Amino acid sequence: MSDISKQILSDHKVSITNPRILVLEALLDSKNPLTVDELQSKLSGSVAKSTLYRVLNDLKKIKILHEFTSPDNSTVVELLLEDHSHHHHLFCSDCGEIIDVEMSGEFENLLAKEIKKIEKQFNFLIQDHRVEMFGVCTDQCANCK
Amino acid sequence: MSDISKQILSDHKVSITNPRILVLEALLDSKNPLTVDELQSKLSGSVAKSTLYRVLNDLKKIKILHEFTSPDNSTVVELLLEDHSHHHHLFCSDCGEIIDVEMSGEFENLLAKEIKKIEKQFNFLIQDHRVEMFGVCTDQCANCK
DNA sequence: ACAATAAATGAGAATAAGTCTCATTTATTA
DNA sequence: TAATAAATGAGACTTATTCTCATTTATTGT
Repeated sequence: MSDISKQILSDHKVSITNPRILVLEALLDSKNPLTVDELQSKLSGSVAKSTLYRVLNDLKKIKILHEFTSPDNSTVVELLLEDHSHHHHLFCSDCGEIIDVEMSGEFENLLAKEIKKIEKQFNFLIQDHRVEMFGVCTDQCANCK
Repeated sequence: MSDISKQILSDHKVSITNPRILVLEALLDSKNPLTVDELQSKLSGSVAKSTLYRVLNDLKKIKILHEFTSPDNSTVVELLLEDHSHHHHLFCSDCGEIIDVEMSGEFENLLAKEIKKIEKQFNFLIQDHRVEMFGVCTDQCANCK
């Protein structure tokens, strides 16, 4: 009960198991998104490979995990919790770091308008969007080790 | 000489070979981005798998091919020619279609400003960006077969 | 708290996208 | 047109992800 991970699982009506708790803890422990490799390292063998992928799929099903692909084709995952608001991503091609970025309300509003136009133009219902930015962090970058 | 594909290759100083011509023709033939699978089908065995991937890498090296990953994790490629201006992508989760979308100048300007702020905030040099939109096309969608 | 039942797990086999190797073919150039 | 370097095809190899199945664990109703 004391545990956030357990709470998350019970909130979403999925059974509370050790692998799920361990994966959630590893994800909760990291401020920024993680590649599956990084996640596997953090878990250091405590969860079988097949189980790790199954748990990630479980978390996707209950809509609290977002999965995407980095520019170097690694699979990246990040938890989407209530307190984690709408954001976008910044990728460093030097150190591989992936950083969560919030854009201004002004920007999101204009994008929303733009999306309405596009919906009409292409007869689409647009449900989600994503802005990705690519570059390199400078020497002083706080995110580089 | 009559061929656009040959012209593209010679413009970029890479040798003119049959597989390269065939791959370029298949890409030129399609208005929207193609998955590697779709591309392979279009080529219907005329180019070996290993050669196809090599040619795609060649085209990436001379910066006329853009590669990205669709929401269902397929690898998608599209030619980036001079007449093909800066654009973004719209993904249909029903039919899998990927559509090129141009956003307004107003939007791109605001995004550029936003990006300058982010560069300062994170000590980054941002070289590129991408907007992806996800949704479903309606019955009348001209892009659905 | 406990037994019955359903669900989840681990280990490793299977699959598939992409890369690599190497002998042969093709393009370039002088 | 011959010599040389580059590109190709075929299939072996690698590696991320999924699948299978026997075993373990969580849930639930009593």
